Amino acid sequence: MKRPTSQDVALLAGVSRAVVSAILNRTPGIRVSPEKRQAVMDAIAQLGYRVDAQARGMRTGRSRTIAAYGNLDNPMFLQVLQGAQQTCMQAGYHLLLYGKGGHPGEKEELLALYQERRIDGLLTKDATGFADEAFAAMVHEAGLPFVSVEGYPESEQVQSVLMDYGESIRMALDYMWRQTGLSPIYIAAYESDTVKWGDRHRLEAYERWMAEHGSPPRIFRLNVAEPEALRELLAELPGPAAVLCNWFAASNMVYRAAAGLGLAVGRDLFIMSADNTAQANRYMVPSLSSIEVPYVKMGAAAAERVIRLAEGKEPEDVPAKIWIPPQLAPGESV
Amino acid sequence: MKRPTSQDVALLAGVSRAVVSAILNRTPGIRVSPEKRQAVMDAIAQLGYRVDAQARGMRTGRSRTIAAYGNLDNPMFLQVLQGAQQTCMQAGYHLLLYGKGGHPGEKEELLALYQERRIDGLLTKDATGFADEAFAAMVHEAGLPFVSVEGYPESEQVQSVLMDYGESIRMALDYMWRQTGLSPIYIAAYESDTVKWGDRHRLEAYERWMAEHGSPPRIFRLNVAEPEALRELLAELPGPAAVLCNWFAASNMVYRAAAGLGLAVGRDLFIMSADNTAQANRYMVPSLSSIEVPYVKMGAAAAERVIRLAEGKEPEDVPAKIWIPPQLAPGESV
DNA sequence: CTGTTAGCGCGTTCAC
DNA sequence: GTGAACGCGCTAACAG
Repeated sequence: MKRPTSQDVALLAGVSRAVVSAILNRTPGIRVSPEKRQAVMDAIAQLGYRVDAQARGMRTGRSRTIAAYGNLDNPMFLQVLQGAQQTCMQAGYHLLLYGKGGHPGEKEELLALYQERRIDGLLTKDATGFADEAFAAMVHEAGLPFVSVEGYPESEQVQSVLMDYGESIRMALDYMWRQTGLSPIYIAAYESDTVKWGDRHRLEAYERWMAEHGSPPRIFRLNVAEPEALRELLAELPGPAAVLCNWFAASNMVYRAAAGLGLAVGRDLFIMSADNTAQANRYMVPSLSSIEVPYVKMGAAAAERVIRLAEGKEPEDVPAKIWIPPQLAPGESV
Repeated sequence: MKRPTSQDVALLAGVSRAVVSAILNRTPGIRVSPEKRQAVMDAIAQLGYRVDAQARGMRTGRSRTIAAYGNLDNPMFLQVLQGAQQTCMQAGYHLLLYGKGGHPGEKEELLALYQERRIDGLLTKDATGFADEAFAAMVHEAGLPFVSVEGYPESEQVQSVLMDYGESIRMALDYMWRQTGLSPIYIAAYESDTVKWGDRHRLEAYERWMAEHGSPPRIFRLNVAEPEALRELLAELPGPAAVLCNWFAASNMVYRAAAGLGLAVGRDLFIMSADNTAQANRYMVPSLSSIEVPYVKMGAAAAERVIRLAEGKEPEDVPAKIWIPPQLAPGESV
């Protein structure tokens, strides 16, 4: 038993293939009598007919497929994928998955997909503040619709979906203030020496908030490779104290140092993280309060934008940046 | 500037399209002179030609694409995807992603993809021990190559990639014994009342190990909704004690209970988890020793099998089950 | 042995 | 509402 084609449907319904196509695609400007339309629908149901996406794609030059590229080691990427996949399905698109593997020319190969698989758009999950203008230019040049999640925050040429990191810090500080009445110190963990986009905004927001509340800012830069420094810092703090960490890794180090010093988190020491990148906040003992980056929503927003771009439905004057607000995730640590 | 086609390549190289195709596909039985071959390769490079996957797929009836289906809320699925994506790329295949969304007929729609997008195979990440024979039968009936990760452990009709849960328990017990000289009690956390395949094997392995070591088994069933019970249990244990948990959730509850009782994990109480499903073991304070399920490898193995099946390269007599060994992941809790 | 010609696969689109 | 051309690569049959 062969796979049914539109020809089979047409024969069974007593019409031409063109009509089948027109009905399935709601081709504007076609007029089909209700009887014929019904006959076609019946034939489709009876035969279990499905259009061959490859044949359709060959004719139209599009594939109803978008590519997602990101780091498959990073659990955040999964959330982005979740949001993207949902919106894609709803729009009748399919998601092709590509993982960062560490090859140099890897990302450029995504462009080849544009030719080879006729992908209709590209969505990347980049590191916060990441920007590769050369790549973006190539993509633009090729005419491939492209949206980055968390990348290119300062490039107006590239579409991206971002979260307001400054706002996340204000939200965290307001929450800690309400809960404890303390002005938190700020611990910023870094893996490298350069201060990236997100951290710059977080730091500025912290400084501004402290200024507005008449407290002197207390900022502590923490090298993730040197956890001992933290022990000294915490030992000198007058308790009870409150600390806000820029990143889960810092919070985790604070938990360890607190354990070593016999400080009880949530009582002697209040901790909050400005993120939940390891997806482990709720498993910490006690659970870690934080601000969450709503990656599922960001993935959904990015996919939606990519699809609109692919379909040419996006007006020219829409802003290049889509901002998604941060979310408070209370735990037991504050 | 139009996208180059094989026609363009053929013209530039002074040959027919058939030759271009033969060279690209190493068609067996077709011999091309080195000069022509080189001319074609040059033309391809010069034009930046790429075959149109949709046109090729339409002709061959295949798409060099496989579908991955699983729960996008589950970080383990990401690891499976990572392994699958890598092997797919290496074999020249592409991965289409589908997330479990909760719709009833959802999985059956994957079969429609077989018709619509001509996918060459299907890979699912199922819950441990899961089996849906009706679905498997439909897939088999349709002739779609199918491999499950962690599902269908007892169905010889379905291909699956599994880990030996009994072995993971033995590995954990041996390790704890070496490190502490203690015979651990066993805490099994459950969300529902039925004991699933994996947990049955774990339990049996625990009982056998204890018998072999001449210790009476001490098994504690823990309802995840009633953490108080744990507190009583731990309070009565003669310290130092060792506990082996079937699942991360149980370990996490033990950490909490221990904190409440003032017991120091890693000193008064040794804990080990038979899994790392939340990917949070290393963030626990102290870090949680565990046995890991090598999901990346399992995803890779599954993809490899699917591709071999799709290409008809799999001999008939290969066993339906692929077993991947568990891995010890030492931490600070034992 | 090397290479060509012609037809096919299947849905879309445009002139009639 | 129809007929016929078209998109692009593959492959069987065939020719030099």
